[in-house]
Amino acid sequence: MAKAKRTLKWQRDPEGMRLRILEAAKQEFSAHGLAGARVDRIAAKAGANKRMLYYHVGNKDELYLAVLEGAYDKIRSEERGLDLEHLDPPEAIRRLIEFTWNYFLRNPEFLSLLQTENLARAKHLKKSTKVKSMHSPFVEMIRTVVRRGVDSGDFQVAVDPVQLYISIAALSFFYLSNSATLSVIFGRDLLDKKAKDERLAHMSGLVLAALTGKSVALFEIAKAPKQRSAVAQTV
Amino acid sequence: MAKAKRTLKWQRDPEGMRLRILEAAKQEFSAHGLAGARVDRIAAKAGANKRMLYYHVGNKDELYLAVLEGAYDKIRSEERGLDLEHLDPPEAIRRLIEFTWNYFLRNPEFLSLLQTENLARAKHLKKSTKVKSMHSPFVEMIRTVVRRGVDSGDFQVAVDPVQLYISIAALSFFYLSNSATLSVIFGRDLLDKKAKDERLAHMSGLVLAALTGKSVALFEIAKAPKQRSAVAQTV
DNA sequence: ACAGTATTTATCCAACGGGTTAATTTCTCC
DNA sequence: GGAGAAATTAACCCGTTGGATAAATACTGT
Repeated sequence: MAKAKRTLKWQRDPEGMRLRILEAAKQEFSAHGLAGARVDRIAAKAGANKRMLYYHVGNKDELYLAVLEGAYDKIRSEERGLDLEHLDPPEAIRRLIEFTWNYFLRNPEFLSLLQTENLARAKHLKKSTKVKSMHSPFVEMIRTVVRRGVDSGDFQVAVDPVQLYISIAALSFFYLSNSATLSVIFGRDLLDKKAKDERLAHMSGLVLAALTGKSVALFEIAKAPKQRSAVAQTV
Repeated sequence: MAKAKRTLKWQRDPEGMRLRILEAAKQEFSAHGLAGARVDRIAAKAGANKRMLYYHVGNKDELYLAVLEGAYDKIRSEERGLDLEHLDPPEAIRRLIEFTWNYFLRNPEFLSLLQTENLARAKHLKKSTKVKSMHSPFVEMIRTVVRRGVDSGDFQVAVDPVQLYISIAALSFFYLSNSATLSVIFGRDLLDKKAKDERLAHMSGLVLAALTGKSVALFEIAKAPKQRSAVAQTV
């Protein structure tokens, strides 16, 4: 009886609540964009009352920015966890490509959030001093790796690290963020296991071939039977 | 007087009206996304009454799909206008990259519309038999060019034309569609003249170096002074 | 045990937004 | 020149949505 009374109507858990709200908001914003997101749905998904969103985080825009900052914080954190500087240059680049690819695969909401924010021309991101100060360690990593690669003769040419960083991100990002329309256009599922494996091989092959001047193993799958096979295996 | 009476309140112009509606809708959807777009604003921008949208095109979703189909129709049409098959292989690829880059630059709404549609997981595009039947001539063009390049020895390796098509699109698309957030992150304007020139040079260099095995002129800008210059010119 | 504060619930509402209804005006063709 | 069809306008409808208010409940320190 006294115990029954102890089974209270609700418990307090401010930190937990805040986290559940942000997680729910991340789902909602990535699934529906900023304008399409519904505050009520976020509350429901978080198992919270709508008032809680405003109490713990803020209005819709502040909620969105908090989610965005959290997303950048997470990827930067994982990036820092990698140590690629000391690998031999081609291997470092390969690992970088694989990390980028796999991170995007594991975190599709990150892609959606970036798309949404870019549709808004980074209006919100510009206001975030927090994100502006979160530099990716990869640019400096690429800079030193490329320099080493050129010096050792592994790489045939130097390249602007920012350009290379963007290109590596682009090859994965576009394929995944636009897989829905591309799958319709090409009439084949770009996200099935085989397609994904081929994509990773293609990207690694492309970038490493450009840097080293030698076509890389994975890139050559298509090479063997010269007339058709890989060349014709498409569409 | 009789003339004054002839200055009517409005004229009829069904085709013109339809075009103005679609143009206004394209602006609105690309600027605000599907959920963010406002039917009233489209009407205002088209200089029309809201009822006209429903009369000439349909409801918001149908309006959106019509815009999307128009966008695909336009790019396919321009693509067909190109004749790259007969150029020597490296030149054909270079022209393809330049066309893609310039088309995206000239038609930023196309990028926004694709982003929006992908956020919706191509829900609307899947319903469009029209778009599904609009195949890009570029895939076949790439297929034959790559084959010729391999045979002639210009290219060191065959490659899946769909993968290459996606990669070429990706390098331009991501840079432009994400330029807002990237510009904030890197603290520099990725859309100024110099940055755009460098980007095009980088993309051409990357892809052609990968295919030919030789670092291409434009890609080598960075090469000359081996220690710093291009490598350090960044960020 | 109780006062004060932090957290949560239960309602409410004014503005907005997509869509509709019905009346009005212009055009066409006989 | 007028009847019928096509195009356009004006006004309204009504569910949704972000946000606000106020009351209730749980926790904390004393």
